[in-house]
Amino acid sequence: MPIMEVRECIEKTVERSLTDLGIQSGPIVLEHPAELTLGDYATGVALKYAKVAGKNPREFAEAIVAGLDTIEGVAKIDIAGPGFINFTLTPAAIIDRLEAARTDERWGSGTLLAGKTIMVEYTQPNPFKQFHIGHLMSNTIGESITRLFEFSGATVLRANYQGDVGPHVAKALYILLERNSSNPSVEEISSAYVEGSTRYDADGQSKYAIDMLNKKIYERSDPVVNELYAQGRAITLAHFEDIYAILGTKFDFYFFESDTAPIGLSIVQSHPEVFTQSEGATVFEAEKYGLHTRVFITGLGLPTYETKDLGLAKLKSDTATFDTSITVTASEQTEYFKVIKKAMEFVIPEIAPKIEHVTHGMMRFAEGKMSSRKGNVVTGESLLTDLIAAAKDRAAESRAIDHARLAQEIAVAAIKYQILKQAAGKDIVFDPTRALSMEGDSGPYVQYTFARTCAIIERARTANINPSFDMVANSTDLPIAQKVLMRLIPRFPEVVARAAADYEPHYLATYLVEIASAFNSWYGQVQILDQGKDERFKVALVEAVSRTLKNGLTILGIPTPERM
RNA sequence: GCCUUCGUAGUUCAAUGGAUAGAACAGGGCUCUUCUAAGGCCUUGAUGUAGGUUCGAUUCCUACCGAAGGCACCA
Repeated sequence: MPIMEVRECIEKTVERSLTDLGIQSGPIVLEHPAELTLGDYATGVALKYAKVAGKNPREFAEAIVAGLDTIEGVAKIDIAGPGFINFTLTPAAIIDRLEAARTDERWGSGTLLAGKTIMVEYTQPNPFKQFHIGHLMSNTIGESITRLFEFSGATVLRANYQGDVGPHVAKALYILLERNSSNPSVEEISSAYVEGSTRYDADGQSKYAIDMLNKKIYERSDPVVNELYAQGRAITLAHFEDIYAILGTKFDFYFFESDTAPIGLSIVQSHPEVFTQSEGATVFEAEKYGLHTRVFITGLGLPTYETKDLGLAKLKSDTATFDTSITVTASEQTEYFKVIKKAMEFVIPEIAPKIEHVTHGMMRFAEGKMSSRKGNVVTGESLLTDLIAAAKDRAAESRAIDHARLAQEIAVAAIKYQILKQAAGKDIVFDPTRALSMEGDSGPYVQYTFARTCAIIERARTANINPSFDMVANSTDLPIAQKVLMRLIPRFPEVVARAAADYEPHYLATYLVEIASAFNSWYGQVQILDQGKDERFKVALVEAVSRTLKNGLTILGIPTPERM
C-alpha cells in the first residue's frame, strides 16, 4: 500500500478512536518523530486531549491505541516520552516505496491539485530597465512553484507581465532621444533610464518634458518616438529571453502594460460609483476597508499600475481559462495588492476570487535597498557571469563532456538554491562571497551528490549488477546513514505535497540537502560496489536516492548534470 | 505618525504548538595506493527584553526594544 495511504489510514483511525473515547478532535495531522529510531509517524493527540478526558497522558494514549484498527503497513505502535503515539512502518511498506522511487519516473508526484488549472505570473522585468537579481528571485521562486503545482497534478500556465509603457519608459527614452541613439545596446538603455530618473527628480523642466513624452508614448502620436520605442522594447525583450533560456523558464503567455492599460482605463471609467475624483486624479478610497487610498488615473489622464493591474486580471481571464491566477511579487507590494484586490471585488467580481497574490522577500544589500532608479543594483546577468567564472576552473577538471555548459548549470544551481533554501517570504541579504560559494549547504553540493549516484549506477550497469530490493538486508546491522536514507526517501511525495500546498519550495530544498547529506555520509562509510551479498540491494538504494535527487532538483528548477 | 512583515550560534539559514532547537559557513583537528575530496569524520557556539495562554511556546497573545517594507499621481 502506498505510504500516503498508510498515513491517511492512521490519521483516520486515530480520529475515530478519539471519537469513540468522546473526543471531537477534528482531522488528525501526523508529524514525524524527532528521532528516526522512534518510528515513521507520530501524534501528540494523547497529550493534547488527556486533560479533557480526565486521564494522564500515557494512560489516555493506551486507550487510544487500544481503539485503533489494524493498519496494513504498520509494524508497531509505541507510546513514548510523555505520551506520544509512534507508528513504525513495516519493512515491506518501506521497500514498496523505495521500489517506487527507483522505478517511477514521476516519483514524488501526487494528486493534491489534480484537475486544477493555475496561471502563475512571475519574473515581471520591465523593458527599458535592467534585469536585476530581484527578478532572478521572482523567476526562481515562481518557476519552482509552477513545477510543484505540476507535480501535484495541476495544469500550469506560465505567464510573464512586462511594463512596456509608463514613466520608466519615458525616462529612458527621453535620454536616448537626447543622445540621438539608434539601436541602443541593453547597457545604453539601462544607463539612460538611470540618468532619466535622476533628471526627473532633479529639475522641473526635464520632469515636465518626460511627463509629456510619457503621454506621447501612450498615444503613439510621434513617429520618431515610436521608432526608437519599438527598437528599445525589442532589444530588451530579446535580452530577457536569453536569460530565461539559461534559467530554464518557458512562458506560455506574455502580457504587456501597453495592452492592459486601455482595458483597465475602461473598467475604471465605467465605475464612477467606485472611483472618486481627488486633486485632479481618479482614486480608490480604500480607507473604509482598513487600507489606503491609491491613484488609478493620474492628473494627466494616464493609467497607473493600479489600473493596469485591473486590466491585466481581465485580460488574463479573457485569454485563458483557469481556476486560480497567482501573481508572484516581492513583499513591498503586499499592501498595494490588497487595495487592488478590494477594487477588483467591486469592478470585476467574477474574476476577483480567482486572483491570488504570493509574495517573496526582497534581495537587498547589507547597506540597504537596491533601487534600479538609482542604478545600484546587481544585474541578473552579472551575477550569472560571476558565478559561471567561479565554476569554470572546477568544471574544466570535471568528467563532463561540455565544460562550458556544466559551469553554467552549476552557476544556476548556486543562485537558485541560495534563494530557495530559505522561507520564500524572507528577505535575502545579498552577500557576493556567499553567493559565489559552492560548498556545504549549496546547490552544487546536491548536484555533486546526484552526479556521484550516476557514476555508481553507471559502473554497476557496466559490471552487469542487477539492482534489486528482493533480498531485504538484515536491518539491525545496517549503517545508520543507510537506515536514515531508507526512512527519508519514502517521505518525498509528502514533502512535495506540503511544499505545493504552502507555496514553500524551501521545504523541498531543505529535504534534498538532508538526503544528499545522508547519502554522502553513507558513501564515505561503506564501499557500495563490493561484490558482496548486499551489493544489489545497495545499488537499488543508490537508484532510489538518484531519482529522488533528480526529481527534487528538477522541481526546484535546478539542472541535474550526470557528470561533474 | 499609521499599517504590514521579521528578530534563533560570530555569520547565513532550518525547526507542522511537541520529544535532546538542526544545518552550513567561519575557527581548531583528522581524512584521497579504496565507487568523484564540490566529499567524509571530530570539535566550540544560539531562541531580542518583560509578561500572558497551554500539559508543553522559537512558534499563539500583549507591551517594549531593534530591523525591513508600505502609506497620492513609480512599478
